[in-house]
Amino acid sequence: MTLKGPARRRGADLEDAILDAAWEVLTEQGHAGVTFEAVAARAGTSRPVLYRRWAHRDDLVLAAITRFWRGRPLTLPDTGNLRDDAIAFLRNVDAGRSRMMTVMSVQFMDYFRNTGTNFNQLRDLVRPPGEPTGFEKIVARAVERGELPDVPRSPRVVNLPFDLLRHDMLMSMGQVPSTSIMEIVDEVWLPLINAGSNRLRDKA
Amino acid sequence: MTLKGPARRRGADLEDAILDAAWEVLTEQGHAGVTFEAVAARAGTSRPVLYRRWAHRDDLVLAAITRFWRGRPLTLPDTGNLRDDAIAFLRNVDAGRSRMMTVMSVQFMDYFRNTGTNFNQLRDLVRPPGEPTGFEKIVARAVERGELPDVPRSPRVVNLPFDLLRHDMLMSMGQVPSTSIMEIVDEVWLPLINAGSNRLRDKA
DNA sequence: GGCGTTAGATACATCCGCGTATCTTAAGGC
DNA sequence: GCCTTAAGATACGCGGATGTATCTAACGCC
Repeated sequence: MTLKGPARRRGADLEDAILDAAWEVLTEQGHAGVTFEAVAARAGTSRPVLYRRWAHRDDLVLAAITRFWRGRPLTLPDTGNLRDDAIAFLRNVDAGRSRMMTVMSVQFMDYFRNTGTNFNQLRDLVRPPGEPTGFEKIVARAVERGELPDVPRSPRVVNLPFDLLRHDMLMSMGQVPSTSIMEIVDEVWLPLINAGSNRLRDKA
Repeated sequence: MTLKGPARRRGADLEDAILDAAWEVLTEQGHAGVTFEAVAARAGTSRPVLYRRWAHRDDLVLAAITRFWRGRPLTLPDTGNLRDDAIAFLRNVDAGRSRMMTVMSVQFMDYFRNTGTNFNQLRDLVRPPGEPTGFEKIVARAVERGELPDVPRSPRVVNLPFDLLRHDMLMSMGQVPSTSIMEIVDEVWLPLINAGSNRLRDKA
């Protein structure tokens, strides 16, 4: 009568399955929905199995976020021109991080309130300060190609597309339409970065 | 023996007191903390009084948000020139809304998820759609003064400073330094809006 | 000043998640 | 193939919130 063919999971297999379940619940139900009860049910296991690994609910949530984050590094395609580099990178960010952004803002609220820190500081923790950002690399490549003049640029201007995309993701609680990405690049960033170049060229 | 001096509240008085209590609980405990139980206790009344007014918890939350929002209209000073208009308005927004923005962004994610809405939709609910935004008014005034040419402009470009300020408020979980407001206006918005004007003037 | 309205105080059954304890049974190393 | 380990299924009491049902007493209007 053992038709069930149990195939009982153990160790890392089980843990990954639980964290995947937790991530699903987190994105579908929100932070409040991530109960030991719900995650255990979704993972097809029972609460004591979770309690043996994570003492508090937020430990479980943090583990799920970390696993997801590590599993999806952002890629920065090299298309050969500035505009396509920017659009492709923004699309990658949008596809890979939009759910994450909304989730993170929920998850870290208590952490922020308790420690007095904020998103900026958390981001600086995760990303070592020496490393250039995606758009800093994109601009550097454009300068190397001769597509942009080699002049100093304000970090705010260079990273503007990323900030605007992040803003739109937060405001819409999810992925951003492709038209918004185009607007950001074509209506805002390229005119701005070309205006800066022109102004400096005019001086020369 | 009626030493309590009850002064029992009714109607709008009571309702305002409840909504104030709900707002306090919302900012202190987050969306999950806004239970009928907690709000009734904070307002010094009892749950049935709340149930007589709002059937669902999110109705109560929305009412509290709306009340707070309406109670603090943004003022738009008229300084006589574009740059100072922009900076003064951003400072007003920063001072009047930064607390609310952080609360909304983070505390309300669960609300958004529950109601299937997002920040954009909530803003449209609270703000009547026909009315021009602050920066639309600022630009219109600059056009009237002859400071900017009367050309069509992308809403994204016009409202860019507001979006960037909102983004910075969200990322810093609070008020934004004055230098950031200057950057937004001087490094991003004015060059961009002048570049657009110049480009169109060049054609003429 | 009487009366309809409604605030405020219970009481209640119910549901849900928590955290722990206990027991079985499958998995996997030796 | 034995034996340690841990998965998985209960079960239990607890606490907190829900939604409703009464009942009283204060308010305010005519």
